[in-house]
Amino acid sequence: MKDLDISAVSRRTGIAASTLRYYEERGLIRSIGRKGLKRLFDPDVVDRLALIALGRASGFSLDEIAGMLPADGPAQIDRDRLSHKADALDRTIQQLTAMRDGLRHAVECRAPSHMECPTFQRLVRIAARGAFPPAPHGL
Amino acid sequence: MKDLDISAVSRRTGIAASTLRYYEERGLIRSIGRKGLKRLFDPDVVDRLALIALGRASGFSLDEIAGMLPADGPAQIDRDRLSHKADALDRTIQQLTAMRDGLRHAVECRAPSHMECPTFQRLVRIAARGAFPPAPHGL
DNA sequence: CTGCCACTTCAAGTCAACTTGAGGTCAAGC
DNA sequence: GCTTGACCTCAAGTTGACTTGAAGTGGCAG
Repeated sequence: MKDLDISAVSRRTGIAASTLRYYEERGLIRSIGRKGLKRLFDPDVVDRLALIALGRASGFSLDEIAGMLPADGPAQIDRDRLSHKADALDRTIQQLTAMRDGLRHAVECRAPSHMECPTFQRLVRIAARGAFPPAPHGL
Repeated sequence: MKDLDISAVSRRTGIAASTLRYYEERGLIRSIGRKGLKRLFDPDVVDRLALIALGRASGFSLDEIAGMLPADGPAQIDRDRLSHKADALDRTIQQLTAMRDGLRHAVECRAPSHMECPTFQRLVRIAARGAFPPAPHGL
């Protein structure tokens, strides 16, 4: 396969060119050369970017990802770190599940005010425990 | 119960005084008066803050929370919005669960490189699908 | 050969949710 | 009466992950 220019990588991954440049600057990916000014990427970079996406989606920061992805070649990912992150993810999932159930209950519940419903109170307590500092989590 | 000053609220909720001032400025809570310069809060503010924590933990922005918590009195929360957020939360949970399972598998798996393992590849595909734009999620 | 336009660099801007710092006020204890 | 220290205001700084803008370059279609 031929080397890819930045827009080809962008098209294949859906990642903006500016982001790819930023990732290169941060040491997450590297370009394999230039044609004039233009970066050329090895097609493997697409896999690497998928891995990076995986890391981001699992809650790693770019720095952490840079730390665990070796400079080159297929990823030799630190299993300990992975394991810890899986545990952390598990706790997040527990929290969010409680939250979701609570929200669903709040939708159903016909107590005059949510605060008077025991289930809702339980939910609020869960939130209050886990939630300082708070936890954004998009998707 | 007597009114609370800002440090009393801070102690009861674990929320920094600066954050409480910020929340007031943003219209999320209000102080019920002053003693000299010092804000006084109705003890109810503690419940309200728990509710705010719940909202944050469920992924609402402060603006959204301000929008759904009426200015005063017990929360009359929009059930539609709650329902949508529960759905969104559900999708997040699906993603994170897949992610967690994948991470755990990566820990176990003895394929020479993660990228050669079909399970890991599946995981990467899941991440790549859901992960643009990415999804930070602490806890 | 020429012009276009995708690419380049570098600095600065954005966003959310706070935190920090400087400088000021005031109730209470000594 | 004076100091102390918790509180106040307002502006600016922080963090992470990018995006945007201005100004420049160079490969390639015509």
